Amino acid sequence: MYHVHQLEPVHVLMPNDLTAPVGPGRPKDLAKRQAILEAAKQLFLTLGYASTSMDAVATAAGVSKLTVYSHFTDKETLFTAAISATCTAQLPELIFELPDGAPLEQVLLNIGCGFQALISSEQSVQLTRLIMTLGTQDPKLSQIFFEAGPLRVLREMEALLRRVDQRGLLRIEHPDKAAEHFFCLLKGAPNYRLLLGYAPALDAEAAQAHVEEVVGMFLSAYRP
Amino acid sequence: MYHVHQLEPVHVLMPNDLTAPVGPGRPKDLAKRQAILEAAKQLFLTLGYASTSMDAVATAAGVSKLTVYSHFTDKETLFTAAISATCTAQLPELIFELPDGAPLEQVLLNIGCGFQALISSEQSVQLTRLIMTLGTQDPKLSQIFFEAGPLRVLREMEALLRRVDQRGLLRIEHPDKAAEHFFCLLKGAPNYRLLLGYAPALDAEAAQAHVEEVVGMFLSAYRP
DNA sequence: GTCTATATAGCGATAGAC
DNA sequence: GTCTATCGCTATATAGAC
Repeated sequence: MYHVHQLEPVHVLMPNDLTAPVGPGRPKDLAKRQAILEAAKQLFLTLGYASTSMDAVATAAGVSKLTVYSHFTDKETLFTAAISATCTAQLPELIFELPDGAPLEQVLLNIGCGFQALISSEQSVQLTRLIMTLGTQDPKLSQIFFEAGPLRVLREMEALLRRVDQRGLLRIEHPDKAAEHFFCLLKGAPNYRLLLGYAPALDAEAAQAHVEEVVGMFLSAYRP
Repeated sequence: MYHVHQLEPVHVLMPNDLTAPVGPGRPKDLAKRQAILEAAKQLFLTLGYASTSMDAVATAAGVSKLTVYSHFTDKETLFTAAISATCTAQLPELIFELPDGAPLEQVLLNIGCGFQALISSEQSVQLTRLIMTLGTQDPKLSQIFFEAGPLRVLREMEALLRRVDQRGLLRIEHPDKAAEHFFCLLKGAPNYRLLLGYAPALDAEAAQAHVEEVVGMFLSAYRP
């Protein structure tokens, strides 16, 4: 069990989000702020940090460069805001419910397929790559990303596996570790190759087979 | 000893390696070439492609910038040479033997510990991050990296697991998939967090526990 | 607050001397 | 072959008009 909850991660970033028309004078144009943020999200994700110029962001957003600087102090601030917004928007809509009648295998297959689709998406891949390269330079980014995405999924799965254990469906001693194993297997070699750029994403058929195989192995390993 | 002979990826890169004092006129200074390559390897790995300037490489290598250009045509060529050299130097010294008397669990633990140490090394992490960011722009890099490192390890493990199955120690229907699962579990959440920059590498004790847990789960899943 | 035009700096690549 | 000095380009950030 690990926590990296130091330093109130959320409050630090709020001023750069869409919620704050603060400060003296006329309130700024929120629509333009939104447009800038959208453009920044797309460009940073596709081109990376260094290759994305403030000019390009301004042009894509349909505003002038100075307007960008007016809303966001500098390039780094804009980048952090864009990444943060992308992370919080990455709401994984996975179902972690365990109905009384539903067979466990089917529940795991559903979760597996949804997760597989999520991590195979272009946006997810790009975001992961970006965090991996820049997380070292700015640990706050890693924290924001991990706690907004992977950590929440892990926690929900952990809770589900605990219920599974309590009902005696499987024998799971450490639900946190088991949850990690499950998603780790789902990512697996295909996702590794995808992130590396060595192979494209699995097609629908292969993805389905992969999920079934992983669920099978997971059940084998934790069968009572 | 391994080879990466598909699509002659090697010959393309040889002129940039240390082996070629070719061409007319006085042979170039190989010591300087080596120094440049060493400096490039270190700087590219730590700073990334964009943030590493040719000036910095020249300074670090103790030569002038034009000497760098003399040995390597341009920045991209130098980068490819540096990454390629790093990949081939990443010799994983893992033992994939299966002595008659040795208990299977011990063999897997040995492989697991070696692999765990390899992927936790600073150089390995940096190299992986770099390939993930630039592999999309230059698929050759991904190919060089993957076939020089991960693929070779996978193949050896696959062969070992096939022997394990033949001896009846485990029931492994698809050794290739099983090998992927094994290393995937070994990497696991800790390595994912390490790559993201969210958490430091496991200490010796935790790493050992992690490997033992993974080996245990692997044996549970494939026990006949 | 927003725009056009510009100052300033850093980097990749090259010309010419030794 | 190697070095010093420089060109050309791009991008961040800012000054002044509306």
